[in-house]
Amino acid sequence: MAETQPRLLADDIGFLLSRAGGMVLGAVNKALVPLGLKVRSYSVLVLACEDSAGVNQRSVAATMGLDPSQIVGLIDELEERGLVARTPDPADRRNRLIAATEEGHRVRDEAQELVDQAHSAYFGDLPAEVVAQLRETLGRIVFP
Amino acid sequence: MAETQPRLLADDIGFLLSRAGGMVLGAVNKALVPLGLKVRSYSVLVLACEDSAGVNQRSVAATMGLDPSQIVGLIDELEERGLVARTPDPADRRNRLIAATEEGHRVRDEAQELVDQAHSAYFGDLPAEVVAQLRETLGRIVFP
DNA sequence: TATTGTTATACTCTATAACTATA
DNA sequence: TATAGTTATAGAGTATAACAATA
Repeated sequence: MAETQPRLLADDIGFLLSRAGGMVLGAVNKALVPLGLKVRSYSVLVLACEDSAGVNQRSVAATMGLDPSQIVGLIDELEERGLVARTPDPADRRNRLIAATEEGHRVRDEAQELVDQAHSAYFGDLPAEVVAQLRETLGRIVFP
Repeated sequence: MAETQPRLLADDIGFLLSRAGGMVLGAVNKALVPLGLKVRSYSVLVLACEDSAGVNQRSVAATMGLDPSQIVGLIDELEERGLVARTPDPADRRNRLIAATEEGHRVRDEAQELVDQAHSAYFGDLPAEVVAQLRETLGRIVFP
């Protein structure tokens, strides 16, 4: 029951997780500045690239853990830049399918390089198997 | 070089880390509502409990990754509730040492129980060694 | 001159509710 | 009536600069 005794903040796994998440988020945001993207808009772009038929905004919001209302502005911005397109879903006209344009795919590839560079500052010194284990554990937490 | 090829957002370790951090942060914030605390104020309280001589606000800010100006309000609140006290540092009167009161220690103990309960929803299903490995890896990222 | 704590302010992000169009 | 997308808005959090007191 070590967890129920007084514990240093530096040993608190929730603190460590939030702090590490915030550090990486901030670093990736900085890395994406040259492309005029942030983690949020980059994430939407990546999801739009994953399905050529397009994803609806509700599922984007769910994956990112945001309210659907927050997705609207992100897509507006990407659409104005010609990186994604909203197309009405013929099967259900309430849906609007978000798909990446060719330019969107190009920008996404560039962005991922910048993201990977930023990641390497945090994960680059860790053994590959430790990073793999970290990814797997986080995956189980985020998508149980 | 798998990291430089198109990758699903769900496999992006930075995304997973930020997302998991946000999830746990939100859950712990909710868990602390009954005590009138948030993760931020709880973290300050924990740090104030760690050193009976008191910690200065600069080091609190550094540990939490915040600007010192953001610490002021957190401590104001804890001080008004009688959970911590600001005492001038005799050795350097620019410093104000933040130490927890007896009541502060009591509240901290209660709070940690709530925090641990919230954590168990995310980490409770993982094998103990996986959690230990996660804590160690995150520690290396946060405090390199 | 440099550092600690503080205040002020502008900016971004977040949460919530309400509206429209479709089903 | 229920759902997808949208708009509006108030509140919380963030970043930055400036200031007084002390070193």
